Amino acid sequence: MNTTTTGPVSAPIPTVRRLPQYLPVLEEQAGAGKTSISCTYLGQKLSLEPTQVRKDLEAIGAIGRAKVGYSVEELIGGIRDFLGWNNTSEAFLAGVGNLGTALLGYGKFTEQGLTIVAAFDSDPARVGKNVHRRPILSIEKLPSLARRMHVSIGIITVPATEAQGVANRMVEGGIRAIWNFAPAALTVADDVIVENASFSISLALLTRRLAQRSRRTSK
Amino acid sequence: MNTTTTGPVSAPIPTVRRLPQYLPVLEEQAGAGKTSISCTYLGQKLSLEPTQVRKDLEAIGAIGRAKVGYSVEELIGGIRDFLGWNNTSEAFLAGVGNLGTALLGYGKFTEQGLTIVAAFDSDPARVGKNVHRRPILSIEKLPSLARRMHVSIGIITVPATEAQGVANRMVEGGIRAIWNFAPAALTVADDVIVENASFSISLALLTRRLAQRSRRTSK
DNA sequence: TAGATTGTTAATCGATTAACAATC
DNA sequence: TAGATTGTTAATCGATTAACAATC
Repeated sequence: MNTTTTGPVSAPIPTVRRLPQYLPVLEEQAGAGKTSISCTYLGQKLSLEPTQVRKDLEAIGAIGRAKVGYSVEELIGGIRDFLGWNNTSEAFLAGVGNLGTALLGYGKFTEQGLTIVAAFDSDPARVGKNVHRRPILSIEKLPSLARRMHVSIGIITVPATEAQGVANRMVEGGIRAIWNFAPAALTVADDVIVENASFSISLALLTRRLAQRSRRTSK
Repeated sequence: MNTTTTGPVSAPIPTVRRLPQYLPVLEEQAGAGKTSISCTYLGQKLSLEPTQVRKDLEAIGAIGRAKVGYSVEELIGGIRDFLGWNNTSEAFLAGVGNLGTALLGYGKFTEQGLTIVAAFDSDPARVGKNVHRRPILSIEKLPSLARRMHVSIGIITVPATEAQGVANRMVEGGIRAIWNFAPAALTVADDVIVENASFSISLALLTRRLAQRSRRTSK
């Protein structure tokens, strides 16, 4: 049985955004002993149309059974495969402030294919210490060590003013994907992936909706 | 001069997502003494088409001058107004773990219209202490205090298993918008805004792109 | 002036939703 | 069986991109 099919090469970005959100619902159902689940139910939980859920599941190559639904376990495995969460990638984190420390202590990343193997900082007072069982090294050492260890992901949690410099060092070290938590527009080579995860993006969506509503209701 | 125009009531969600990302570029330009900026330049910085930038700026009601561009200061003000960042909203944070502590220590929220006034936790060992100059109170007190203080935003940084219970308490306290960092699909009343900011969404976008590329290159 | 840039309309592209037959 | 649900095609909707006149 071929469980390592390539699957569809591309999926809509909104689909990729929704896929991880199905997982908690699926895991809850699995925990409750349920073996199958319908698009109607999943849609209800995430406030989505059943048809949209079906399209999303089609994108990961899932196959359901009429009247029954989809296998909960197959969906969990299928989504995780699709997102690459069943293969571990090693990451370096730069910037051991509040947020960097929180990410180093976040327990879920191992289930999501991400292992932060070392942290880096420019502050000599921090270098040499350990945070959540990972060593803090000098930022200077990042490029050579990244290259030697074939680290593929760089996480940026430094202040915005230092983000570009850190990104440069990461690219210099052969890092192919940057998870950028700094509110800064990074300039990198075309073949380097940058995913901006700054709080401001998410907060903007929240405050905008709030501002819009209070404007309506105050009329 | 009327500077408090209502502006367009609705904008595409992708636009709202991009708007906060223009700000660091604009602030950098302002810091360098530049008074005007073009869509071409902004687009280059964020890897967007100039036309798309123009559409985004049109959404906030910005007006530029041919050959010159847009006023940097006006754009900064316009974006912040549009996002509601010029009016402060008070927030309660529930869950003083690694992430909750990091958010309490995050300095940028004040510039983004967000003030976290108190933190809540269910762990008696934490209750009574202060974190980043905010008191940690018992989660039991959240509903009544939220109602009394007219707090409009709730930030959830508890484990996924407790997220729904905390959301219920927030809604009970009259909170109208929830910024949810827990990987959990919350069920709330229709008129409550939920913005999911769990790391998994952003990480999925990163790892998916990485998995897709390594699949291509390994062919 | 020439040409860079805005503002705006139209065309294209892509995602969501609707419709409906197949099926378990 | 009846009806809930999938799978799939078509229709709709909305966002992006292209085109181009206006203009400073």
